[in-house]
Amino acid sequence: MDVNELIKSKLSFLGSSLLNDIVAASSQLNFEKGTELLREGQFVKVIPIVLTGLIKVFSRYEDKELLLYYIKPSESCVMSFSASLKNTPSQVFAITEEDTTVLLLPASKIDGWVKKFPDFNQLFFEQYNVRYHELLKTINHLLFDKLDVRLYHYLIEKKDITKKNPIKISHRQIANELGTAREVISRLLKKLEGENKVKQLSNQIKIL
Amino acid sequence: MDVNELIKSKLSFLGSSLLNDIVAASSQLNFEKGTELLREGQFVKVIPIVLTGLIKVFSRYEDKELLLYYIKPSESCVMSFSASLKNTPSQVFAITEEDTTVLLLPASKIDGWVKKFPDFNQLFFEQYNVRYHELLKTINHLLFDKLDVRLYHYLIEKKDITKKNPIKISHRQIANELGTAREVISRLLKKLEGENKVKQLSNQIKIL
DNA sequence: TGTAACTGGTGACCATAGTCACTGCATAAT
DNA sequence: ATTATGCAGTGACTATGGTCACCAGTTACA
Repeated sequence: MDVNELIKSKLSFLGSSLLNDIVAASSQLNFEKGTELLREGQFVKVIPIVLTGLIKVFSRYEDKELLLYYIKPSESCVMSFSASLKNTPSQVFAITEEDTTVLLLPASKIDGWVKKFPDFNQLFFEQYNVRYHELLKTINHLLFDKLDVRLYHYLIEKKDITKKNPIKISHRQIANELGTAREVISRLLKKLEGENKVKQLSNQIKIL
Repeated sequence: MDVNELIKSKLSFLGSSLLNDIVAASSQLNFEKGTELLREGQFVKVIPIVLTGLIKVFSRYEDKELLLYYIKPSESCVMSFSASLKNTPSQVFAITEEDTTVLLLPASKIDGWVKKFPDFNQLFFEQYNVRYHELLKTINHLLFDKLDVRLYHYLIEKKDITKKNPIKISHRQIANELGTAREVISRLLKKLEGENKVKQLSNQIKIL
């Protein structure tokens, strides 16, 4: 598909007049799977909107990580709003989980667009809202759930978001994204297998 | 102080033209300390801005709670944005931590004000931003810190936010706000006392 | 073909924190 | 004055999950 077509189909909710402005002023970028897009402490001067692919956003402290959420096509990254609005450094990390195409809106233009197209704000509010709720959900899981439940939810979310059922992922990576240790994941996957909730194939995990 | 004076002094950053509109359309309400303002699942049709006092926002599951953040004077509650924007129910609880005066903006007027005064948006973005970062901070504490560290940070924040140093609070309430059990807090406070970080008086805790 | 690197599995051990049962103490209610 | 209620302190126990050490199978590659 032509890039502009892609943009317009993914972002049609913005209205064609604004879309034309955006397409004219913005650039598209492709990133391979596994590209680090954002480091903690980095400053951001663009606002990205994902066109295709998937971006993973996570927190990190020393060598412990925690998956915060995914940015899916036609979504954006609120960290970049806050970072570009207030010019404060990012507090999270972002990495492409699949090959990903991103539309980059120059932060400097946003103000004008918002004034010209007040509905453009809706996009940002919605994104903040989505992320705020995801963080709330994460907090509740962290606080109220045991690891086996968190692991199970994690796997189901992974299945839903990648649309693949036998999921190809190593115990080590799961451990990283849940902020725990590999051995613990091995143990708990055995437990879930015993409860007939998942089945482990070679290097793959099937959710039942 | 006259109420309108109070509003204008607390919200001067909004500009006098918008402020006059707001004062004309909004109502003020006083709540006693300990009033429950928002239940999980409740719908919200107003956007509150705190004028004086303090509101505590927390998450709850069964009988376990977790303090999420405080809403201080001239701040607002993003849950109410999202709830009134999308008309979705609240996912958190709110309670007044002190006697509190709140300015209630009717959600129905917001759209018009935003169009008329685009800078009004800044307020909302900033609030989202503040809360987003507080949630991130909470997540990091939950995941990366042991309870004694969380407790100590909690006490320091409490001190800063209430401006009182011997803090008057029961072990039980601390336990609730940190999502743990009273006995654990008793134990850890002893530990912090041993480390000369706090001192327990009768029903009060002094941060050293 | 042999070695290195990565994968998962497991038993032992430990630290953190959640639970239970009970104590003593102060304050409030009757 | 007596009782009830709420608060804090403590020892014993448990469960969850993090750590360590080590094994074995697979894949990559040199």
